[in-house]
Amino acid sequence: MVQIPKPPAPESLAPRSVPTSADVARLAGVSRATVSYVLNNTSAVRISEPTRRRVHEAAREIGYVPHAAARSLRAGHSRTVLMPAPSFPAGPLYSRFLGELQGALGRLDYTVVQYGGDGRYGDEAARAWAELRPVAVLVPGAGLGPRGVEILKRSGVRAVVTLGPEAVEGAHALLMDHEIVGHRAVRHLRERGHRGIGVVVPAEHGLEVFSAPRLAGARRAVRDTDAAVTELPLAYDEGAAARLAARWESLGLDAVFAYNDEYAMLLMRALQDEGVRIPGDTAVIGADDLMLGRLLRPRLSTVHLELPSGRDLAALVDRAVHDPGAAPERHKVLGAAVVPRESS
Amino acid sequence: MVQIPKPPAPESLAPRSVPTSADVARLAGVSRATVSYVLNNTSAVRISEPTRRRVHEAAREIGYVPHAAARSLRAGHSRTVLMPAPSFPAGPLYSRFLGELQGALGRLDYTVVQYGGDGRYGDEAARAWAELRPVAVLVPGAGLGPRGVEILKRSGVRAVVTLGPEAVEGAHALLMDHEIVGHRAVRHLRERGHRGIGVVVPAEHGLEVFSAPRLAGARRAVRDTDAAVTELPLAYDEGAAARLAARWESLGLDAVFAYNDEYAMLLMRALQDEGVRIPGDTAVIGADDLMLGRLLRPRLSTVHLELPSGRDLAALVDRAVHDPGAAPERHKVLGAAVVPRESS
DNA sequence: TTGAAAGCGCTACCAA
DNA sequence: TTGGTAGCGCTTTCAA
Repeated sequence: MVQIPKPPAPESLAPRSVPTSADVARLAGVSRATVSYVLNNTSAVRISEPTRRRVHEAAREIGYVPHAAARSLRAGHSRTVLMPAPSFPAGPLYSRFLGELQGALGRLDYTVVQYGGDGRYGDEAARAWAELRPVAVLVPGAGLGPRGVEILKRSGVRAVVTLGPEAVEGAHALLMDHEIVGHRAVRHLRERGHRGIGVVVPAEHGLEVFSAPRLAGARRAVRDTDAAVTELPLAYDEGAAARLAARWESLGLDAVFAYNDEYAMLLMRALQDEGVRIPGDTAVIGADDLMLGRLLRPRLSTVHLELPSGRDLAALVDRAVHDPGAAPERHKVLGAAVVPRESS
Repeated sequence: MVQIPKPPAPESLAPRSVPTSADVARLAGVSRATVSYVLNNTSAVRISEPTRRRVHEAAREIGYVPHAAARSLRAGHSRTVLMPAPSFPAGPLYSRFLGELQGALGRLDYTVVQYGGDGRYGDEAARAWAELRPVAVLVPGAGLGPRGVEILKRSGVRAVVTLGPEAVEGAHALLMDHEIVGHRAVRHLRERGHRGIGVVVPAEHGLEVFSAPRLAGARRAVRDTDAAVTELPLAYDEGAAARLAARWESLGLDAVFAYNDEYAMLLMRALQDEGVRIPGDTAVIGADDLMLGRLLRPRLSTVHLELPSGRDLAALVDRAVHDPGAAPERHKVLGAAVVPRESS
């Protein structure tokens, strides 16, 4: 770092330093204030047309781009909505939801930023998010506690919204309790007369957020009935599926809820290869209503999920930002309906 | 959604304003400088243990979180790596790559941020990214031109890397030319003796980045041979697939490269329903080597893709950041190998 | 209609 | 070992 009197340009090929509004002002022959007025279309001040033109011209010429950090530092707030990257692998459902949400927030003039999953968790993660001083934080899944919410709010975040299984003290919540998914699936199987019901639980990490509630819902669906649920851990690979299928008969099951359509496809294939007839010997139902279920033979029964619309969430965020003092909203937003097809 | 009529709290419980390092200093009875030294573990300065303790104590007590914008404004640079959200729907391959990359960059102490796809394109998008003054920008797909690169660099971005079909003037490039995918697939079909080769081109938008080069590669694979390629537009739904299958015989094709495994599954099902035997009447090959291909019957031949490792890209970014003047690197990073199974 | 200047929160230079 | 303070780029009074 150079100190003392500014030597002209010691660096021979000095990378022309980043242009600031002062540079624009100098080139246009006006003050920095005027530059700011012009570039922000400040309505409280009227600037003559020739001056306007000169400023715009100058800005374009030197390739001026405003410095968001400086701006929001001065303003005391930003329009950034931060979403931590989800801890689960994002499927097509989530991707579509996210796209919708970004579009809707964009239209409300917010900037959506997904914060990359570095290794941080819990309060430490919350602190990292808070450093960016976003105006709102949307947290998918679990992983944010009341202390995290407190950290964020103390750092000026005006709206904290969780999208997950349960509400967190102090934060708005879009409750997406997948318990209902398991419940619907297994209730359907039970209504079809099945009694020995397997429930696939993925061995992969990060999926517990969904698999645990789905299993719980399955359990609830057989409570006080003569049906019973058997938990079936399963890794997402052919070998594991084959091993499970090999001991299928010994399990004495006549139906299975396979966590989702992809695991259902995996298991169905392994069962069929093993000579188990579907739905004759064993009924199968998946979840998520992916396209692939329709393409299987027999066609896969599934549970269709209704996610919240991105627009609605965007509206909630906007409302919360405008009135941070309001009581946290709680909305159950996960719809689940069985789509019976041929496999059950 | 319930609209609550403005709850009591007007300004009664004033939101305790966001604590700054000055507040920490005041509470600890030291100067702001000392606070900064302590919290950043500045090695050039030695602070007594009791003072350290007091500062940490005070920071914890008032819930102090540093202000990233102020910090990077002062420092003159940030450690933020910005990635625009991809314009195509992210599949499992891309998700895994992204996760790896974020982990690797995180370990190098960068903060990865995915910039939400608002409606901006081209230079306008580049300008929006530049406002955040990231230290590096990684752009997936096409959509960044030489002017965009120039805008970013002028705004102090030290490394611009594109991940896409072609290199852009001034930026590093991880060349992922999907041309090779189409070429490998169709060469395989040709080697198996097929002459009338269909190539599925998704009707969905956003996929052109991949589908166009894949088609081009297919065309190249039949150049100067007696085989011919027929372009087959196809939307990702059952109806469209059924209609295509219905006129299959009239097309006179004996093989098809179905863009990827998902479209292959869709088409294969429609063909089978139409009585077309696979691979007897028509051979089918997909791409991406998804799990589902292994679960189909006949098992789906596919083209396995080798994406760059997130670690390697992270290393490239780090190198480029340290030496922004270096000549742009160009790396062909897309490996493609046919995995022959039963469908071809 | 335009300009001078204060100050957002932070770090690093200098002096004490 | 610690404190005073300038200044990063920007917006916004207040004066001229």
